[in-house]
Amino acid sequence: MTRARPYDRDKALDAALNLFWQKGYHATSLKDLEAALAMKPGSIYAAFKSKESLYLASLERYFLNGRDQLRRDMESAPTVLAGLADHLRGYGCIGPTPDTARACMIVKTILDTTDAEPAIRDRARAYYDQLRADFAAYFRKAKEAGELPPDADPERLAQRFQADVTALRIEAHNSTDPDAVAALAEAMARDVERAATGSPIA
Amino acid sequence: MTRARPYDRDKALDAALNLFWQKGYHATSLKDLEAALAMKPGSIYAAFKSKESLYLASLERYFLNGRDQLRRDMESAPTVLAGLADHLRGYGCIGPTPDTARACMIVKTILDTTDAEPAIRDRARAYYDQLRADFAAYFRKAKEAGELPPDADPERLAQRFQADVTALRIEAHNSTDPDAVAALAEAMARDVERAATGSPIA
DNA sequence: GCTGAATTTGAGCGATCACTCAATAGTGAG
DNA sequence: CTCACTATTGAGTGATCGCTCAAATTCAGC
Repeated sequence: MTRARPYDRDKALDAALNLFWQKGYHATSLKDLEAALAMKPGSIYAAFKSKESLYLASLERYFLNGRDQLRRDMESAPTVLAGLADHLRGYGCIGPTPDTARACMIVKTILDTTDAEPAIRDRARAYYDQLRADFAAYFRKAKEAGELPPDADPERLAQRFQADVTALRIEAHNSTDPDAVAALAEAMARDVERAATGSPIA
Repeated sequence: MTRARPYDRDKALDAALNLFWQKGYHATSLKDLEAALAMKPGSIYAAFKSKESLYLASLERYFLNGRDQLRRDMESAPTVLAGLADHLRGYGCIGPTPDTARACMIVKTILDTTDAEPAIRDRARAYYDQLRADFAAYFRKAKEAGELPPDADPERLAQRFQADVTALRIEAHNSTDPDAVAALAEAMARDVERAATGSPIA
């Protein structure tokens, strides 16, 4: 009864995600999307209702991807703190994939969204808060594992960690000097490790 | 010979600056600017050539304002490091003026500009680099004054300081909890003070 | 006043915006 | 193979985009 879909929804979403991530919501036109998704306007609207909906779907995909990446990083880490520190270092080395050399799409979204697009702005903020909550959960876990001193405040450590990630990724976005970015990442990573039991930081 | 200008160029630029800062380059339309500057399109183009030119003029004004603010902060500081630390604290307290509770316009510009607007992007990057150079100069001054240990690297301290400012201002932009922002600012300020002679940080 | 040059005006330009829908193409069921 | 049905098409919608320019307005010198 139902006709097979000649387009791949995941591929289309990936293409939209990349375009939106690079150019931002306002600077991306339907023409751009038509080219990137290889779909005609009618198909785009049939599949994703509106430009705003498509952006929200892309942002969700980005958020889930990032979350998965963090989880993978943490699973393979010897300790919680080491995992978080290495996660930072990961943003410091600009490899062949340009993904790491781009500022966080959630932050970009928050910065160029106003009250005119409340749905997008609120979703981006929710993702941002969720990410911070995830960081806080890891710091709590580290504290319970004895990696952090008893007086450590996981919420504040998470806030600082998120600030570092945000700033580092913007630096990676900007910088023409990979060594400088790596050095910044290393300094931030050391700060996380220094928060470990025995070293005051907060 | 020349007719007196019925419009105040500084006021107009301030209005443009505020609008662009809030909404960003792409999301700000000529209609918006007409309303904000109380000028008709023809006047705007006579005074400022194009939307892009107006944005560049606004960005320059923003940069110079920020630079002056930093200089004022540093002049009234007992020591260089204390001045820099207090400068950070300044971004932490969200007062009646919403200016401090907004992300840096230079960073916002860098993040939502692509190769499609090379002039704006390059200027924003130049201002960003210049600001970092100013920070580095202050750290160098601190080192010469003996506030920093002899092995301190002013360039890297400046890079980290700028990252902190960027992240802090984004946090101030986002957060609904002023106390959390103040706490983050305080933590960053303490890090600067901890860089002083006798305390390792980098 | 008057005149002439400089400034301001705002209707309107072509282009592009996000988006729609009647027509077309392609599929599974019989 | 044919038909019923749905996914896809792309020319075209009104609105808005950044921007222009001939006409109206405003002032300095006389």
